[in-house]
Amino acid sequence: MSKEQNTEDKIKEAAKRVFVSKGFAGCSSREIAKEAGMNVALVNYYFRSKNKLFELVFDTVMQDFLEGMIQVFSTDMPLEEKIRIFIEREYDFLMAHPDVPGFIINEITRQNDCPIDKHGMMEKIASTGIFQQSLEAQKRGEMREIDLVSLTMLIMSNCHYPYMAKPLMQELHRLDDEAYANQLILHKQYVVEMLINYIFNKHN
Amino acid sequence: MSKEQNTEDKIKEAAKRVFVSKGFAGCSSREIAKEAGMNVALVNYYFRSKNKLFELVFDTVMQDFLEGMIQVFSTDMPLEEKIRIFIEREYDFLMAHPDVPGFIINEITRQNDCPIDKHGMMEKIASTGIFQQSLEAQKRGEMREIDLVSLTMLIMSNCHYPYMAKPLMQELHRLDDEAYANQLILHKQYVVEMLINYIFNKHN
DNA sequence: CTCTGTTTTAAACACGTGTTTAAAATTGAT
DNA sequence: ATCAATTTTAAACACGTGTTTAAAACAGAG
Repeated sequence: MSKEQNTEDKIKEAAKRVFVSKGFAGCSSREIAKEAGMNVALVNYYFRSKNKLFELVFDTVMQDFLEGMIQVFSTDMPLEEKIRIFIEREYDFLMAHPDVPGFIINEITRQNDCPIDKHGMMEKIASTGIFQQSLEAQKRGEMREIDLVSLTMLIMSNCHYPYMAKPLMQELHRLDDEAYANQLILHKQYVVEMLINYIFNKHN
Repeated sequence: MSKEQNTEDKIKEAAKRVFVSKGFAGCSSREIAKEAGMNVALVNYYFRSKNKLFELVFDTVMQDFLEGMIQVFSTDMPLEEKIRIFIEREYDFLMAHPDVPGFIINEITRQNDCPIDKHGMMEKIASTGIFQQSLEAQKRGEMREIDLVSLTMLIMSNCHYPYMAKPLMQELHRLDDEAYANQLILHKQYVVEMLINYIFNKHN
């Protein structure tokens, strides 16, 4: 937390907090300004509109979100280790940023009229060679013959959902925040075990 | 689709469509009225406010959502069969109502200040004896020793997330609606296999 | 200090929101 | 057909929204 921070960045970070936790439709420009300790007009002085500011925030959130994946996939570990580490880092990341997946999914869903992949997500991930590595592992019989879309979906489901559904799960099982945090730590291990077992045909 | 339907129900169903797809904050009373082909004042004539109407809609959506679970769990199948059927029925339900999980999770998240379980979700599920049946299976060694919170979470993650994250996944893998629908059918089988294998210690 | 460009503010704008009001249209029983 | 109750409508209300304007506060250079 650098104390010396210019107005523009202060607004941008306040906007990130508010947008990510309440969504674009769930908050107002004035709320963002108040969160940043600024005037409403100042928000539009630096960023031309609520929409412009949002797109900026969304892009940086998406960036941060992809960055972690890329980093892990770019190493030269064996595939099994990569996936294990990936899941664990994803849980760590989400522990600090629990509502990022819901934010991304909701906001992509909201405007399903721009089907173009601005962020080149797949290119970035593909450029790590992770898919190629998977196909080779499958050819060598070390890995289950599962298509890569489902592979992605299996991993992301078991990482993202426990954080997205936190209030639902808490209500369902009557868990307070601390109990749920502990539950997540426990759950991570189940997820790693289950996914590794399934993807690599382990039996124990 | 009964053609003869009174105004109150027409509004309620229009509200359900709009609320579920856009969320409470993402739509206006006038939008709901227009969807129902009615005047704005009419929706407040039958339901006192947007909030009241929303709570009504939310409760019925939650009701429908729980109903399926209860039905499957209430049968006297063996546990493994119950879980298998449950997953398959969940996928079928979500095929018809893809944005229900996102709706429920988002709206529960939005108002995390009323922690009381109005719907008695857990009671209804527990009353089917599914948890008791699970514990017995664990004692007999037929089932992995996994706590029931994580068990719930594993199953729901792999059922809900693929529908919630549809636009993200479509953008990620460049799939059109038809391709994604086919992907989901395929994915369901992976999920059943993986979960059954893991929960019941199968190895193949 | 003075002057210029930048940053910040209060106020206003046009419009959309949820909600209410009062009048109109419709209905159904007498 | 008449009349009371119900249903529907158009209009208005007060307020919040995103955005803009114009003036004030500030900064740094001459």
